Amino acid sequence: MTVEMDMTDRAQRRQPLHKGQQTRAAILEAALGLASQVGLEGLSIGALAEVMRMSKSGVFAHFGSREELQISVIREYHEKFEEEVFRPAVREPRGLPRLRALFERWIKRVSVEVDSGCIYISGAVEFDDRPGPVRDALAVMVVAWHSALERAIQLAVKEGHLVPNTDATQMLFELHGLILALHHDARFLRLPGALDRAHLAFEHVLSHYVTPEPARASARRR
Amino acid sequence: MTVEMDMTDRAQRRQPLHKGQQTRAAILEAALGLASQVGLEGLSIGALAEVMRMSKSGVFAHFGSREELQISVIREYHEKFEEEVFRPAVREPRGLPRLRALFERWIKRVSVEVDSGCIYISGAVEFDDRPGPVRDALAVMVVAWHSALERAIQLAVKEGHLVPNTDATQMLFELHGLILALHHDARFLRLPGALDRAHLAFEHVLSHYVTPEPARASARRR
DNA sequence: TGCAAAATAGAACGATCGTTCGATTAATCG
DNA sequence: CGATTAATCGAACGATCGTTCTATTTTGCA
Repeated sequence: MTVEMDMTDRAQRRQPLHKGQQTRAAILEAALGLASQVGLEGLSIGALAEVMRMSKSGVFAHFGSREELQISVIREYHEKFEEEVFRPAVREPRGLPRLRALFERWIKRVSVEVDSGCIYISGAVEFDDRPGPVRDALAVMVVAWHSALERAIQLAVKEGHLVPNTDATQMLFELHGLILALHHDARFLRLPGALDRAHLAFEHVLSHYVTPEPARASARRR
Repeated sequence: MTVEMDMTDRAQRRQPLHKGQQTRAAILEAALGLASQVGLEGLSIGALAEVMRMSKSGVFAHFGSREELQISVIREYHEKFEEEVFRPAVREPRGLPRLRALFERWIKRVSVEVDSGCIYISGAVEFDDRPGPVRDALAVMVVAWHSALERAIQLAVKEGHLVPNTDATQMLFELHGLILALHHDARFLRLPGALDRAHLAFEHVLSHYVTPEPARASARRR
């Protein structure tokens, strides 16, 4: 089987680049899809091996423990999330446009994507009463994403797009709630209008914080 | 919000009222607390038997299957939820006061109560990709609760407390989101300020829909 | 090409799961 | 009280779980 590994991978990991690395990546991909359906707790090595058409021990050897597998899945999801929602949105001009892009992509990711089932959301519920390394890893990723959003909000304040006394944490709380409600209505209740409701709710939240058009002209440019 | 049991229960099962009924209730109580921690999927008969200091088969006999146990737990939670948040709030005068009471109690229930861990929320995540009778039972309870809230909103419109063109479903979506965000921040991230944020967010959502004070005087009283 | 190392397979382990069954204890009622 | 029925137990089942071990195959490099 012809296998061209990409340059970046070859560069960051030192020499070895043994074949295992790429089957590990394939396993992780499958694990991500599987965890999206049955949750991180429902993810089993046996089922994963069956999907990969490998032996349990073959899969197991790549991670050393189930916990490590779960944590690897979380990290994998984080990278995908970063690449698909954060990085494209951050190319938008800072302020309101970037904030809009951020949430537009977040909304899409949570509701419509095929492989969806947000691990941040399901994981938060699964591990809210279960201390340990998995919960810790999950929490780290979630607060990293939240602080990225908070920074985007603060940037929009600095740009004069949002009122100066905006409480970024509070605004994030309200926007996050809308994502969770979307996830609930679209994925659990399967309500068809959920996506539109999320968009409308986003505008409602925004209207609490945006500076009125006349005032925005006189806002200081950084 | 319907599903009144109690009388009906005693009526449909003929006379017996044997002792089993009350240990069954005790088991259900324990199961509810256990499921609040580990989720409906994490709930196991073995663990439940250990808590009850009974044999597995002794516990099992009361339900006949794990699925039936899970469904019973859902119904039990529903009754408790109805009794602790819905019924007291519905004694408030209809309109804004009742709506406030409804959410005040909901917020408390989700964040601070000792045995908490809302089964509606965790269950929705656990079963969003898992069809079957458990998911169905859960969905029935959730939409029952949501429509009760929606009716309360519509009543507030009729009372003139909310603007006539209020989209009750949309407003519920936004209020529900705030509950979910509270659950996330308080239970998973353990953020101390989450409760205050929820209250503030509630006021923000409300401000989109309340009729301004001067206009309210001329609103028709039913 | 040949050899060392890495990757995978296969079998087995103890544990726990839901469930079944027959025996035994406890509760109900005539 | 005695008889009947309900409630509970204890053991066992097959399945699946994560994990460990030892072969065996596959790969990468000299």
